[in-house]
Amino acid sequence: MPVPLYQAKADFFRTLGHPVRIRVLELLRDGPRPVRELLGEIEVEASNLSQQLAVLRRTGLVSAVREGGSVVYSLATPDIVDLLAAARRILTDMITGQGELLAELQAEAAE
Amino acid sequence: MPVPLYQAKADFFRTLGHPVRIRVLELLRDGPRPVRELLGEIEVEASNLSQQLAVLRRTGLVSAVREGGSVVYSLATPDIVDLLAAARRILTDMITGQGELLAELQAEAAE
DNA sequence: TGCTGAATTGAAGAATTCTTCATATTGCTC
DNA sequence: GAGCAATATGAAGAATTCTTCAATTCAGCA
Repeated sequence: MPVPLYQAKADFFRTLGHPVRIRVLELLRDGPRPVRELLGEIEVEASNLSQQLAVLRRTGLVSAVREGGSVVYSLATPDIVDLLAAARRILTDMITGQGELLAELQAEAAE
Repeated sequence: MPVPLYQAKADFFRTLGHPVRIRVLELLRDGPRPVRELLGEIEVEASNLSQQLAVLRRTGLVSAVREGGSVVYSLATPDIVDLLAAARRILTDMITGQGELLAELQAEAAE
């Protein structure tokens, strides 16, 4: 398999590796939104949000259209929802696993 | 929604944001493998591979057991396969989209 | 015990990514 | 056109992550 493919996949995941960008994608799951609205829900400076939106745009995960005085963002493909769901599943498993581990440790300590 | 949750998700994706780590996960999709074998398939130094395996271990994406003289790695949860599949789907869409765009641009240039 | 192969760890400099601030662009509205 | 609100961009220092090299651990075996 070609090396650049792994690089592309890694780059892709890396663009998801930022809390603001994740938050944006999750908000856009419910439909398109203007920047102003995103800004209202994410506690971050406007210029910082713009930077993160630019990253998402460059990667092609979102698209933006100007509507009057504002810019409306939306998910480039609904497949992103599946990806986020898969990630949530894994995280849930992992946290559950840790919970069990914790329970075991506590039981052990109580002996 | 709690902020640390987004941080956790971002951290999670960030651990996937490295070509060697992606490669390892894809190799482990087919079943457990000793480090020596991974090393045979990925063109990288042993110590570098170890570093990346350590990252995957810390995040809980893989688990390792010692078997005699070697250490065998495996996926912590099969859900990871779904995640990689979802990512592949999105990447395919994106590349297809670019292909179409390229085709359009070429048609335009030929006018 | 001492050696060897397999894998990991620690640490330092290089490279990349983040955050922030200042400045620029764009389209309203007067 | 001037002023204003919304968004984007550029650039610099701070913070994080990568790569590499040397040193270490650990099991198995002579």
